[in-house]
Amino acid sequence: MPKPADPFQQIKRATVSDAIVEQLLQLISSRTLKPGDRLPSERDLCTRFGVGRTSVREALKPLITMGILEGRIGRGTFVAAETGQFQKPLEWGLLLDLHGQDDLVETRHMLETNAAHWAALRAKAENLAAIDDTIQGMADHLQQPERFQHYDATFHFEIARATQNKILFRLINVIRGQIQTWIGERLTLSPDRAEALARTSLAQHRDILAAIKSADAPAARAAMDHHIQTATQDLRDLGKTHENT
Amino acid sequence: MPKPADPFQQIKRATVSDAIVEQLLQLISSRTLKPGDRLPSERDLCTRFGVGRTSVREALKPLITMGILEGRIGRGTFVAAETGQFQKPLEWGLLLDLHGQDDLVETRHMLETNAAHWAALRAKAENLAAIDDTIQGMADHLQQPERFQHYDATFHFEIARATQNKILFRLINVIRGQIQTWIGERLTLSPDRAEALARTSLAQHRDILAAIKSADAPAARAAMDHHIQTATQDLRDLGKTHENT
DNA sequence: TTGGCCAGCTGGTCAGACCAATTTTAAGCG
DNA sequence: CGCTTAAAATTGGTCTGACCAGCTGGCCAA
Repeated sequence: MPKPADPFQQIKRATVSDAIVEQLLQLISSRTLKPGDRLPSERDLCTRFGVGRTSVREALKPLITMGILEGRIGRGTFVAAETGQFQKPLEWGLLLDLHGQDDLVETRHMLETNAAHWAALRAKAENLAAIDDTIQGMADHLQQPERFQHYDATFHFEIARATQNKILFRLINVIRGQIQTWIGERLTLSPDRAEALARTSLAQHRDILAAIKSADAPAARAAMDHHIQTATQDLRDLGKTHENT
Repeated sequence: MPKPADPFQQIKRATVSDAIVEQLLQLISSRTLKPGDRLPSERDLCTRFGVGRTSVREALKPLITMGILEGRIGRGTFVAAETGQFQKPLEWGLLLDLHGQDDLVETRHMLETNAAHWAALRAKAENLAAIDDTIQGMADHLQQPERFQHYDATFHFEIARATQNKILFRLINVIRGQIQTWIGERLTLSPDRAEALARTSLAQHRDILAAIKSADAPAARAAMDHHIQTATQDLRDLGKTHENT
């Protein structure tokens, strides 16, 4: 890292497309463009910015790739919903330095236990209600792995939200998005054992929620720790069982 | 989240540029293209892929934006070094939901304390040597804030690397990159107190390294916790002092 | 009313041209 | 021959105009 603090500023060779990106980001961050809104057509933007369509498209492309915008042929370009943003960057990062799931699982464990901690300290009534709903959903679909898995994911999603820390929320979402595929694969390998695992999982989720409701941060952290440890182990065992068949 | 597990698969509309992106990523992850390598010119890629230049450029653009590739006029497109990748996505994420530094500082605290924990358990000799160097650098430049800050950053950088967890390493880097600007601002506000802060900081860094060297994970975590807590508080105080002037 | 057709939007792709940096080559001079 | 310097070639960045592929909405006929 030979970067001995040189006093020379980096020359900013203003690229047209980058300038457009900057403007668009500012419009979105200032809520002038809200999620779901439709942008002017590319050809309109050309005249408004006074640039060629190439530049407009090269500005939109990265935003689309990262999930901030969404292009739909025949309809227009839209500001994407906040959920599931920035999946691609992380996805690519994982692909580039491939050491897969171990680092991922470990990082997830770290993020989620801390999330439980802060959720216990900061969860608002609406957060608790949302988490309650997901638990109800899990209880109602113990025998439908796909649905159960969906409510399971939402449970952790809502806990992350309850931390009121948007950065942590975003990190947890991208990490979990990556890990989700793996979870699905393992569960469908042994559908017969899915319900038993679901029951265990549900009980642990209830423990976590109880700790959060009583604002007991260490208990919440411990409950989440226990949950993720056993869940991860169970999923790994499922894989091994299947391999030996 | 009304997504009741419908059996209908999402239609995957293959975009030409996305297909190119996939190929390029695979080439990079398989080390066929190593950092520093030069890609064929855009016009070459057109003929090789059998597509128009527009598609090639729209494939390259997101990769360039994320810092995976680097385009230099008149020279070509190169695979970027791994350091400092994926800065833009996080940068934009922060800009989009702007709730500034509190979430950032909190998340950094969480990531770095855990990094200290794992570094204590997993640091190799080369990691320890690298960290030693940064401490030496700090000691040699107590009165040169910019240089000191550089070695300070590298210290945390090397600790993150010592965790052997690439995901955590990446997360810490992007978060710290964001927080760096703020640190610089605060320090230059009161240059007279910078050296005193530097001495305190250096002592704490030595404590952290000692704990890591003795493989005492809890101690390393505690030392890092103490360091970040006081450092953050000091920087905040600097800001307040300046405001009251 | 209903179904299908068609014109007109949109984003996605292509081709060719020009501009601005940079490198490479070649000319010119000592 | 060696050095400087100017021209040519190469490359990424931008513009233009065109065409394709989905979507929308209205018109018309059954």
